[in-house]
Amino acid sequence: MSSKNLDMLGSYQEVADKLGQQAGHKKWEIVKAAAGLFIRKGTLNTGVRDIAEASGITVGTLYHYFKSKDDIITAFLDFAVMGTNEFVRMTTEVLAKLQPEEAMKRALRLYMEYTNEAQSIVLFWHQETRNLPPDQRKRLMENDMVLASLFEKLIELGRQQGIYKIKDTALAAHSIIVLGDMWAFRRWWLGRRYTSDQFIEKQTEFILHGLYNGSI
Amino acid sequence: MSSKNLDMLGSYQEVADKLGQQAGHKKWEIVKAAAGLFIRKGTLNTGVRDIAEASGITVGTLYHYFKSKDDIITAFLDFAVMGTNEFVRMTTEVLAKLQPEEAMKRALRLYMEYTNEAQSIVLFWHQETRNLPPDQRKRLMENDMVLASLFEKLIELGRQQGIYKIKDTALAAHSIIVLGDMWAFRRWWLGRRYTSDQFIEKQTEFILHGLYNGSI
Amino acid sequence: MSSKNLDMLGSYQEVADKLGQQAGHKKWEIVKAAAGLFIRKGTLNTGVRDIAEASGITVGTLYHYFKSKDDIITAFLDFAVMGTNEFVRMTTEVLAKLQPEEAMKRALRLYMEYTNEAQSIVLFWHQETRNLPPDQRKRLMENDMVLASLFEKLIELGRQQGIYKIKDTALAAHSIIVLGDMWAFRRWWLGRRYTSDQFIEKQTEFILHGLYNGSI
Amino acid sequence: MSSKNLDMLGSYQEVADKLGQQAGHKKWEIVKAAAGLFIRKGTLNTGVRDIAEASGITVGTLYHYFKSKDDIITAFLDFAVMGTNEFVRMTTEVLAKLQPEEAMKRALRLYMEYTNEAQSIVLFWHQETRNLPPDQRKRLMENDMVLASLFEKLIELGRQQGIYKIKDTALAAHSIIVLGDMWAFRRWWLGRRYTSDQFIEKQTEFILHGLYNGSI
DNA sequence: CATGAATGAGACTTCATTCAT
DNA sequence: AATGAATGAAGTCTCATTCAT
Repeated sequence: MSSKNLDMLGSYQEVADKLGQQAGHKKWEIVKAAAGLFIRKGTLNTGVRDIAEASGITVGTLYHYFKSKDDIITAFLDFAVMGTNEFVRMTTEVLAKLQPEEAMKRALRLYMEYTNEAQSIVLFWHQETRNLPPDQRKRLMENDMVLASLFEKLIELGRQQGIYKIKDTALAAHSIIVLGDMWAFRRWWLGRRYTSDQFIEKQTEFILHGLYNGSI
Repeated sequence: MSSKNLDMLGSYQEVADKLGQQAGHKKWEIVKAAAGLFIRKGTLNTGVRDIAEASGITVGTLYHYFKSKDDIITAFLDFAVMGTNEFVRMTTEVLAKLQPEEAMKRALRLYMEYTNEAQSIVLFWHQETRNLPPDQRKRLMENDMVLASLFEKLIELGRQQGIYKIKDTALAAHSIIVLGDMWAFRRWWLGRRYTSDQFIEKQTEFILHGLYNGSI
Repeated sequence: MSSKNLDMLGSYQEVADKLGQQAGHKKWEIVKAAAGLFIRKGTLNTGVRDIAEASGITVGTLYHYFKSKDDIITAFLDFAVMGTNEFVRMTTEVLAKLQPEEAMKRALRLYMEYTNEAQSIVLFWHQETRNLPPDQRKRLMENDMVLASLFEKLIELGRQQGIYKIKDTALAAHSIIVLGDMWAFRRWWLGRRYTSDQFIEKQTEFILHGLYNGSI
Repeated sequence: MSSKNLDMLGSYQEVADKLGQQAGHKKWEIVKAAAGLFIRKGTLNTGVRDIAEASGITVGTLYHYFKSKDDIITAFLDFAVMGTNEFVRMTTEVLAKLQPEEAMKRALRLYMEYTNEAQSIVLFWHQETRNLPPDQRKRLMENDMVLASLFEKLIELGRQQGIYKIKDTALAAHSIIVLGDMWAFRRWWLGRRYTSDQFIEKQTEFILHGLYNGSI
């Protein structure tokens, strides 16, 4: 499970380098190790000692790269935010040329695939928000709003062309996100019954029908 | 907000007595106080000292009633589970006499009202599961399955009468739960835009249309 | 050496009770132990573990009584300040009935005796000021000004009666304090050559002659 | 303020070379940087990292020049001691040709000017002694005795010529030093009210009158 | 029943020092 | 010479739990 998350994070390697010049790689290693622990045990149950051990260094060294535990969490969140922004950017680009209906199907698939990869972030979002300092929490909320507005625009587009009857596009957008996210936070049940593809297909249909006819 | 949660818990007073003979009431007071803190700050950030203070007693006394902090959490979960069971029992009873479509509408409203009241439990479920020992975690999962099967049965009923086309009733049931729960865990956004009633109405419609037509 | 300091502190026992009702005594024990260490090794070189050990308790218990190391230092300073205030109050009272010259002699003796007893505080003042947070530092400075104004008033009195020619009474007052304090901070040399009484007598004479004739 | 101290140290450049052949200069730079920090924050609050940074090098390099933090402190003390010795040598030379009274006035002025420049050392002496290992502490004490004996000789001279009545020349010498040093360690109050010159003039008069008449 | 003092393991963090490059 | 990554001991503080009163 956690390996997947880390792979996903790994794909933003280029972005990782922004953490620092040469130090980037090592900081990255640490964040990856920390991410794995954060997801498995939560930030509160993960000690800096655990992170150091998982990174193959000692606590002293850890503090050579990060000046506090919060700093590590922040770095982890940086990737969450970067990841989402990247996802939105890429998705927007892809969808530009498609018809509304096709675009929505495509977006749903992309988002669920993203959710599949970025489970760690989704779970973090659902489970750790409360334990974060307010400014970090705000970052995550804003991050979520960026996602929501992506879907809202797509719905709005379809509605203008008379494809969807749904009126409250904002709420629908949020519902869509939640229905995608559940792949991450209900994995304990879904994972035993569906492949990722199956889930995507079924969920897409459920959502589309909700959109087609919802008249409120 | 949290007072509502506690009121909800309060309605299961009769069940509280099972905790002990005379001690029941006091234990109950403590659990109520603890619940409020758990929801606001999480179990990890809530100290036994906080709980004692919120209960108007001292740590020493607290340990007369509960033999550990985990014990308090367990007691809290007892109520979560009892609450859900009670909800399912009552709902089942109410729905018995209704037509499938009406029953579903009713069930959705009841569930969302329950979610509204029992936010604490929903949030706990979404956020704290990971911090619990495996056996406790399992209890919560089972609890969730009980809810899911309630909805699954309702869907199945409608499908047999040709009302719903949706095929995967289990997944649909889980989706419904998630769409209800989001009232609790996305309150930060929903709370500013919708009343509880508005949310219920809109969400019901979205769900029903998903069910009507979903053909997978 | 340090036993003397603590005895001196001990004489303000009654004041110690203000620290708390029943807890007062224990807090007092801890502050006494801490004071001994602070004087011998400085606040920075004194660990909370050292204080706990010297108090015959464990660190956990220490933090039951004080919420931080700074808190202990503050409590210690409380006594410094109380001690000085008490000294000023008592001295003022005693001097009220005396002629200026006699009053000054008396005040000098009292102050040096006080310095003798309260070495710990004098040393603390001279050596640790820099390591204290600004507000604490300010308290000590104000404390020192209280002492200075005591002497300044006495000088002023004598000057009005034509006994002293010295003009800058404020500077003279500060010089007097320093000449008394040196008994504490140059003890390493003075202690080997003078008894407390000898020092007081000699220093009094030196000071008085400075006052009689200083015309600037 | 601290720049002055360092300038003062800087004037003993020739002495610095004794530290090492080629390395002398660099070591000197480091000690100067360290001195500034020691004075401002104390030795305990100054990290080797701070020293390195203030010297424009890195920790690793620092340890090429000094084998420990204590080593740097020792080097700093070397300058304190050298400075005092230099001061005593120069002063003795200057005074040789003057009459006792004039010599004393001159010595007082020179000492206070020196104190003004070498605040760092004075403060160090008053505040950090305790944190030093015994042998270093002893060096500083001896240093102080050298100063004291300078003044003692001057007093003795005046006494022999019947100018001063004071009997305890040693104590008087120490008092003089303290009255000069207070310019450094009570700067927080004196600095706001007097210029260096004003202080020197007033203090000289106060001291002289103490010497003229003190009969003990 | 109730108290709150006492405990000690463990959390986060700092820092002087070493060493491979 | 110079670097800075690495170390680990030690420091301050928290907290669930126990126990004598």
